[in-house]
Amino acid sequence: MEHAELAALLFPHINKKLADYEDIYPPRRLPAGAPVTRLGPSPTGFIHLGNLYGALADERLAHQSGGLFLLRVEDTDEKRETPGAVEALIDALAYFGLRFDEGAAADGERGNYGPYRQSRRAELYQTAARALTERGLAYPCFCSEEELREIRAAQTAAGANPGYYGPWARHRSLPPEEVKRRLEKGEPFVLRWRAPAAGGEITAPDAIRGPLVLPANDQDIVLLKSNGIPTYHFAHVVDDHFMRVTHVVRGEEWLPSLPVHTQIFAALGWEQPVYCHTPLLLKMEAGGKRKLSKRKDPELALDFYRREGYHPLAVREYLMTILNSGYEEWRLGHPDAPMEKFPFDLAKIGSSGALFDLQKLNDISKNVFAALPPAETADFLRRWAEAWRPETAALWAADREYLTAIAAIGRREANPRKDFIYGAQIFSFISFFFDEYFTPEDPLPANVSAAEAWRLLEGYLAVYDHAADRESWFAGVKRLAAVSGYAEKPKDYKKQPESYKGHVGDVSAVIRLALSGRKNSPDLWEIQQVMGEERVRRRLAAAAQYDWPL
RNA sequence: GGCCCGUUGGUCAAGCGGUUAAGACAUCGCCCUUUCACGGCGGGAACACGGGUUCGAGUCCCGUACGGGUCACCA
Repeated sequence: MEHAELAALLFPHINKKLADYEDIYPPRRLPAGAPVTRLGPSPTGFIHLGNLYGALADERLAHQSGGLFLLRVEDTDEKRETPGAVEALIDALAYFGLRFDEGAAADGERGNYGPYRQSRRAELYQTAARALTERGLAYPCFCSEEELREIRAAQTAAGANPGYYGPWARHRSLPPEEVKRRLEKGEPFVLRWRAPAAGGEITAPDAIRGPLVLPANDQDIVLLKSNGIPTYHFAHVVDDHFMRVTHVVRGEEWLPSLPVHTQIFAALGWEQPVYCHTPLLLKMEAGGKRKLSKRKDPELALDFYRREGYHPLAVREYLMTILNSGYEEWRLGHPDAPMEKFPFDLAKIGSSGALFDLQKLNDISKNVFAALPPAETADFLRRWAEAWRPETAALWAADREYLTAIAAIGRREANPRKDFIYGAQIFSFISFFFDEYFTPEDPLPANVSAAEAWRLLEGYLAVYDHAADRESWFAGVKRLAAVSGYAEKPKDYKKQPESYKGHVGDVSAVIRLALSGRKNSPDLWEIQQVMGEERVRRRLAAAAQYDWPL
């Protein structure tokens, strides 16, 4: 048998049969209809927001129905791999709350369908490759890069489609003797798929887009690279079969190669998984046009959200709103329910690309922090600072109670403040609470001179009662305003501006400036309570020396 | 260029042949108010275009335009 001979020549070291692997990786014992999904990132050191987007769908799909979610590292391209990328990948996915049941992990691997790094599954792929070769469905190709370029040039000149196919596939029918000769010379080769002649179409079900009808593939795509490691196409088919994956969630950039995958699945007699081709995440470009996502956009890297200090929940929540229409409405009706309670539905994934909207993320982020218990917010901020603002970490970590109290300001009532968005923003928002970062930033009101400000503060200091409740404290401020020539109510001032120097708002503005350095801040009384009497008095007194900003 | 996917307000989106075409974010105005924030009320703002099918089309079909993807020993 000619093909068998060739297969033996190409893969002399392979002695398992493909059928053996059916026993090694038996069908999973899961409840009927329980999905098995997988995330297959390649460790390039760059983790795309889209990775998380798809992973969220995988995760929900599996865990919502008693299925299983696994992590498979697709490291078949050693050129693109960067050191430590696998660890960084696992770490980042964990940070954003992805729970894998099986696969690559920080401490090795978990599960019986491994190894979970494609670089360690060479024997399996080659066994499958040998099986295809034995049946004449794959053949070695010795074309060099140079030759491939020639073919391409000729195709361009002839107005033909580029690629290795049909009559352009030079090594498709190399005489056996020549194959043998080249092999003996040690010539490197890739293993190519022997595609059927052009024509016809394939159909594949897609859980997001409905049935797809695409032209059948006629390209002799590469199955195994010259180093014996498979290309994505081949690894996908072999792995998703033997890992018993039922649903493949991937970006729509894979749509054009679906016919290739369908052919190989069919040739091996394996059942195809259900495909879920998600829309691409897009990005707004300067001219108001749409533009594809690129490495140029910082917000595309998952790292960006970590570095800026977005809460992982906020990022997941946001991605969920663009992943499944109806999520936002559901959230409105269930403000406190965990995301896992939402009935995730593949059919509710839109098929058009979504522009990433940072403002929307920010809004969601505010709500997440508004709902988070202050102690958790404080801990989150501390951890963030340790990782990304080490120079400030000690300060934040020094007094957990203080940070918690700061995080609680305005957040105990029914309508909590929503002004915490992400770590970096929160840091500058609350920095004035710490003496090390306090500095007068804003000028006095236009109608208040520095001397007048000090007179007011002196008066305030004299009557300040730290134990007073909010009501009586503010009554005191009003009294101070009145005796200093300011209207107790802004409305009075508006009615007869000539009778007053200003109104109570000006007086509180001066106090606010002395305490926070800013003209805007959360509630003054709360700030004072959190800062403590000593710090309050110290700041008020220090204001005598201020060189107020103009 | 070939093949493929897509197209409802500025953005995300409901909508499945008959709706005053939801909702959210953003934006603008008003109210609340010692600042900010929160909250409340209200406004502006959309079915890419052209042909069909139909009593009737955002919804179905065909073209066109536009946007995107893909044509590697990358995934």
